[in-house]
Amino acid sequence: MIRQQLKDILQKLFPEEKIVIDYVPKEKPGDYSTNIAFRIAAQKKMPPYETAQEIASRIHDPMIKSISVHKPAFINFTISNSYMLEKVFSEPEEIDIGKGQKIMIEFVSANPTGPINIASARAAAVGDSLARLLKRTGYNVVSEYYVNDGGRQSTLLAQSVRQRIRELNGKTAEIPEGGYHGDYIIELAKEVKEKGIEDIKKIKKYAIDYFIEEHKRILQAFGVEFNNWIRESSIYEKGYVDDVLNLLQEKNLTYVKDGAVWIKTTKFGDNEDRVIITSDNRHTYLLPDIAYHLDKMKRQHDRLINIWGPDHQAQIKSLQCGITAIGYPRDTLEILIVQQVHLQEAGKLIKMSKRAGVIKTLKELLKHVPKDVVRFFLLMRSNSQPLDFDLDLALEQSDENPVFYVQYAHARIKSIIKKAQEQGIEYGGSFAKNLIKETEEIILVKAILKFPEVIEDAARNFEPYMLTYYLIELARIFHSFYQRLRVINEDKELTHARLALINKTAETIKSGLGILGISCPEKM
RNA sequence: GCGCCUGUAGCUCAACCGGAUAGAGCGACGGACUUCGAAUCCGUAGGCUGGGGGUUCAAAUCCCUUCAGGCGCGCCA
Repeated sequence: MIRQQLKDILQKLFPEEKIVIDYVPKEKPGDYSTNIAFRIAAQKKMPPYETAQEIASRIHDPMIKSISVHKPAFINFTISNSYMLEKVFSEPEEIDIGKGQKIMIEFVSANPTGPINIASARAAAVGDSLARLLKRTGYNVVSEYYVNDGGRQSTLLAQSVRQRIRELNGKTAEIPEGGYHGDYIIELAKEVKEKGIEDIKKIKKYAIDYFIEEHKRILQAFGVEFNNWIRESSIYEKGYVDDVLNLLQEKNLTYVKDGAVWIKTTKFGDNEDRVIITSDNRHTYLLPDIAYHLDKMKRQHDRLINIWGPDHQAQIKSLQCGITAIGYPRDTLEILIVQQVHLQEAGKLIKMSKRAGVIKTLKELLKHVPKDVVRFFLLMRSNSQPLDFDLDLALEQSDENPVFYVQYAHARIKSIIKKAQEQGIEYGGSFAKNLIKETEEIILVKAILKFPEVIEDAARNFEPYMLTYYLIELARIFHSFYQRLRVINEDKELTHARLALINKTAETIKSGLGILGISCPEKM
């Protein structure tokens, strides 16, 4: 990466300093810039501009065509075209920021009590892309889905199903307080009734298995597959819940109050202590959750990432304090909050509520909108940003839809290459790189070279949307190039060079879309 | 009351650890297909970055304050 190379050069001059390399704003001379002169000038109480000039005069490298100093004290680097061309046509470089670290990313983990909703779909898109992104940047990635099959929710589910069976038998259904009302429960009840299952425990097991299978199927259709599906019950079976409890007691980190057992999370920075065993002797979610993370850590992961919805925000601290309490470093676990999704149709918001039974599920959405479009749309915002999913725009198969815009650029390139081949134009192998010198060509070259840098930024920030934005930009640059310059032209050598350039563009788009989990058709 | 997120062009959003004249898309207006895919491109208009203070050579970005919206805050998960 050019950015990294510049960084290294400056780092040698200023070993103590943190080097920052920025892109130069449009219309400004140069490609990259650094603010190092500001810092040095401030430290040595020297005039900034002169300091910048002095520093600039000390930098020499073959890849740098020229260095200029601007206004307060920016140092701008212009990279030589020949260097960029050499670079852009060489093998794509490996990016290794993970250094083989084993990282687990847990996401979706929707309760097996109903279909996957659109909020979870966003988590699925983000988590899956993040997994691909981290793999690409040198991490050893494991993806995991945690199935909450313990707890009270699953009992309520079983009871709700049983009531629906009563209803099917001509009696009135009395859905329990906090139970599940959705129509999907009726479908499930029909199945359970047909199988003649009556025992409540068996209904529960059947219902949970039913939803797990359902989730697996629908996520697969969405292009998301997990390495592991871990059930809460398996954590109990391994005895980890008891282990955690014992460990906490040994460390004197629990106490009894009002008949309940509390964990002293305040010792680790929580706002208040938390209950882990209720006065009627049930575990709260926190205890098995800590145990589950103990399990994750026992499996030798260097880092853990969880992707949660905003409604779980309050639990972050408790869980982090909890795993600190059992002796793991605090920064082992990072929890990313992915904000909610609002479904929009004809400018109107559609409210989602599981309880009321009017859910917009991923399954329903995929019936109307292609997988690629759904994924792309869900990856267009930073995690912390709430997202409006515009159904009308998503259904639009034309100019407004950014997915097609990007895919179209790729298809267009493939079409040109095909055309060239039909005309018997050979390309591949060596060619005169220096024929590429038009403004639009160079802009395209720079955009392609930026790709690994974007990958790095996206991976470091855990933000796949950065890549989404980049791909739109790259497509735009290509379309613009296409409009101005002909790839297939009278000049055989130039045609050869341009074919190689657009082919590189297509490879980059394909690679980027691949990380987003979006297909990249050759024709559309 | 407390915690987290958000407030940028008419709309939806960018702006990487604080950097240069705050950028795109949509919408509006005006142009470009005898030629490699017009699902495209080019141009014009549109901004006191919610308000007010502060820190800094430099603030949309950091701090304080205020206003507005969203989501949480259980011996539920």
